[in-house]
Amino acid sequence: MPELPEVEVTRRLLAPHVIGRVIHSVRCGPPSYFFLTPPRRLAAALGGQKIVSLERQGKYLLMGLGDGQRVLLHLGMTGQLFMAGAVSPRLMRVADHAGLSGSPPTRDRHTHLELEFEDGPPGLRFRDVRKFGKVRLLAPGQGDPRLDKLGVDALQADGEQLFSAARKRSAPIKTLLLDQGVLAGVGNIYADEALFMTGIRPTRGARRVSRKECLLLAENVQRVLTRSIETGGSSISDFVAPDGQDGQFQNERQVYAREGEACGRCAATIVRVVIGQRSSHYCPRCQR
DNA sequence: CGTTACACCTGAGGGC
DNA sequence: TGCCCTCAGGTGTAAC
Repeated sequence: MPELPEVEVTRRLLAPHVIGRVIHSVRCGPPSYFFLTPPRRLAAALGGQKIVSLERQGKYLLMGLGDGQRVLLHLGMTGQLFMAGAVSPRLMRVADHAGLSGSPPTRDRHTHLELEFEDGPPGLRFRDVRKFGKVRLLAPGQGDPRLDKLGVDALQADGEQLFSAARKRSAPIKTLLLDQGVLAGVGNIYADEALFMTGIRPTRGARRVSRKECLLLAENVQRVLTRSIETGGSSISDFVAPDGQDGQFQNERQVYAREGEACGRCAATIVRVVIGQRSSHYCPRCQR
């Protein structure tokens, strides 16, 4: 579900609600694919800690704790981080399922992490239906191979650097954009949208993209991500911002999940192809 | 090293 | 209604 804009919107909305607060109690779901650090160890380490920072690297969030430990978080495809009790029609549905409204509360099997604070509600919740999300505790000074592999943050996409990466690749340009080691934060929606804005067909081999096009592409990656952050991200199926508001960027999509619809620029029919096992959408007339 | 297929997990929606 | 299929915003790993 979440790409860089959704993660950044989550970070910005969450930060004022959690930074400076002290964790009073922790409830974790059972051990699963989701927990890189075993839940019992995680719960023990978080209790009594103050949250001092919340940063983003690509699609990862890093929560800094008072004693120098950090919590690495990834939302995967269906992860939702939010303050308990946030209100919106959409979140009410989540809350109903999650047992966060009404009484007595029924435990939601998809909420894997619940933090309560010493100064009272609202607590922080991490819900993730598919469990592709991740949580890992990092000791003070400890790094993580996932973070080490990340390329430049996509909000700082650099055209020259993109071009030099593209020269070495025979894979489609779309695959290059999705490579987190090249540009950290771009996912399926924004790769398609940036390629549309630049007039490049996602299937084109990366090494057939000119320097000039790479410069433009990097600019458009920044532009589309920035615009999406401004509109609160994309809420296509289940992204809910921590304040309970839906993002609005899905209303500005030009190609993603618009197969069969008319291109907004030339009225040709948007097509869908599969690249690297991911759906890709483009306008066959505007994109070459 | 680069590329590709597949696995991980759950739910929604379409066709019959 | 039930069943079976495909699809979903991601990423780690194995094999060529």
